[in-house]
Amino acid sequence: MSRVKKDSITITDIAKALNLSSSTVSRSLRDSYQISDETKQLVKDYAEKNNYHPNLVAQSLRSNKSQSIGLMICSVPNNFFAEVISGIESIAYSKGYHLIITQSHESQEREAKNLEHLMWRSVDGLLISLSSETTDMSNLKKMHEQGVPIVFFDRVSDCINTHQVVVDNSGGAYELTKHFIESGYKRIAHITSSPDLSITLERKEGYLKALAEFNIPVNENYIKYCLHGGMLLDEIAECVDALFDMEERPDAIFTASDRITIGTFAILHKRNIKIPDDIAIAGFSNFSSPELFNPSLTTIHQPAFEMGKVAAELLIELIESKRPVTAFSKKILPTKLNIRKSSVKI
Amino acid sequence: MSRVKKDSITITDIAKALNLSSSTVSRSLRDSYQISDETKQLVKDYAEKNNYHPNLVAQSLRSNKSQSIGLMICSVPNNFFAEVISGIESIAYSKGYHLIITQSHESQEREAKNLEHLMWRSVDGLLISLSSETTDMSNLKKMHEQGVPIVFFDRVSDCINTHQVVVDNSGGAYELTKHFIESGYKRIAHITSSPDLSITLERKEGYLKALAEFNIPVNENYIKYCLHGGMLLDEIAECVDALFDMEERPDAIFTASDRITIGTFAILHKRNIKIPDDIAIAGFSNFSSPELFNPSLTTIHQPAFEMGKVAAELLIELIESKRPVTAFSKKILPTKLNIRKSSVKI
DNA sequence: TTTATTTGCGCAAACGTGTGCACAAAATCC
DNA sequence: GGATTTTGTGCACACGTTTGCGCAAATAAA
Repeated sequence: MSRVKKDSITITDIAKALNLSSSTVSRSLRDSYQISDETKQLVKDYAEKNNYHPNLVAQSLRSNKSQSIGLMICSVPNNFFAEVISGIESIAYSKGYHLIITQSHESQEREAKNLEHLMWRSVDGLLISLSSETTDMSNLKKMHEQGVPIVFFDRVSDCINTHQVVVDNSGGAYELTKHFIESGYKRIAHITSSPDLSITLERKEGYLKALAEFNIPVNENYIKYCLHGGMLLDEIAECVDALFDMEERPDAIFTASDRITIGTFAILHKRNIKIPDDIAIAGFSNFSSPELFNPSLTTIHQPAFEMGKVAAELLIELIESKRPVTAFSKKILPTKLNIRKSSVKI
Repeated sequence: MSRVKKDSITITDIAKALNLSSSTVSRSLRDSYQISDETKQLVKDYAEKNNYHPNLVAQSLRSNKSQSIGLMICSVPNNFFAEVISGIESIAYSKGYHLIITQSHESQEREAKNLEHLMWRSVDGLLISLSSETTDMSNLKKMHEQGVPIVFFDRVSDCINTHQVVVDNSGGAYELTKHFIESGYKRIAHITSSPDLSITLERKEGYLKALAEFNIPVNENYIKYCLHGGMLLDEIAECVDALFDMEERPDAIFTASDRITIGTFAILHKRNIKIPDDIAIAGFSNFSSPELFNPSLTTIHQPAFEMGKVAAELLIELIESKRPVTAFSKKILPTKLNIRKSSVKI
């Protein structure tokens, strides 16, 4: 594409036109106290009239700030993350930041590469939900040490002392498990993500707490891990089949993520298993219309949009803070259990 | 955030360390023929060893290229667009471009503002699916005239002579309508997006073609438009209710987009209308598991990921082309009709 | 040996902004 | 009226790269 010469106007152009120096123009536009009101007005009027807008790239080079924030998630086509993105974008937009999106695809290697790219891009800050493979945080630490503010959300880590935005994973899991038990289910299986993830630990914790509370013994074989977070349906199918091959089959499944919930439901369908007669199912999901499923699906819904907003706000606050921030917060948003037919005995 | 001094190394640093000029270092790294092999190797080794990476912002300023592409869609949390994003990101990543995402929320005003921001960011190119409100293309034209390559996808326009990537909207709609007719439905309604959109026209075209082929008279009252593309459920509910208030009620509904399909299905559910006994429903949707619905949902599936890939490839080709491109193509990807229970009489 | 060519490198300017400093003119103070 | 402060502006450089041009040394041609 032969680029047509951009007809955008620069500070130097204004300076020439008004017979001023570029420094005076620059200072006028930034409302410097050193410049007389008349000159300021003159410059501003001319700028306005000629549709001047500062060259953001030049500003970035000069200031070492890019007015952009990086986002690292495992996958965009995912009900939960898509909503998070939307929340982040709404804040970023209103505060004048742009959003650069990268996907880790649950791969530590890809995540590391993306982080490198984002650093080279000199993003002003990073929002990250860790990939399910990630155990080595050295890249992230390095980035943080070099002064890039980071805010964790969803899948967090304590390896860096910074803000975290999560939902009450343990509470949500507890509530659902309790609901299962009170509905008469005793043998409750749990299909979840990689055991290293914070969300996995917390959700399992809530699950175990409910079991303990009702004196139901824990069967470790009832807990199945999808190391790739359910990216592949086969991975989930293996878990389901393993559960059904057990001598004492579970009578309910608590699924720990959007992908896994929808995937498990789909596999049960494919295997022609009656829900909730043969087995009940419910779990974390942000699908917009779980009431449309057959049977309607009980879900733990997360405030994903809100999570994106809060995370973005915290990050931008960090970026724009004049002094080093030392006190960090862990925001815990509530989940909502929506009981439907897939988890209630008829 | 007090920014710690970045410890990244620059060309000037290398020059000083090796007692060379920065121009020699720059040329060495870019493999210029003007530099001796020994010097090149020396520089490259040093750069490699000290983990040098060019400052992309400085390169952008110098070259007037930002290695980033802008994306404008109406909404991220949408099965179709989320997949498109993923496709775009995969290509962008592999070609060294970053993706800057903006949402129009089906608003012409917001779209225009976002376009401005993207221009100021000096994105190298733009991928756009128009908002349902957009009728004024002057911003877009201006952007294009200033030399920013643009590729349309999904919701396209002929106002600019450039590449377009779409699916066979007319064909998909025709196929589904024909399926309805062959399944015994005669009074087929159509709930669709804003009448100005390309996809609306094309899908309606396919619908009308099938009706004509089977000599079914067109009832204009059976065609309902959601001016905001179904962003709000109320908008869809109005359409559904209007259809049910008619003296001669339709016996099937063909819905024209993901949002509208899921929304209509949800409203029928809420109204306790039996599908497909009372009314059949099917339409465009990229939801991952329509077989889980009650009843399973007949859909026209679009190759969204593929569409993102193709659009991104075409755009990057435009961006990187040495000479002005004058021949533009309109890629038409196939749709896939998946017949399930929601559209078949029992 | 002299002239012409090639080879390898550095100087300096440019992209568009922002800012420390100098400096002249105006205003204020003794 | 002279000394001092205030006010307003411009010069010059920096951010990190890239590139046209010039120039000396090395090589080739005459």
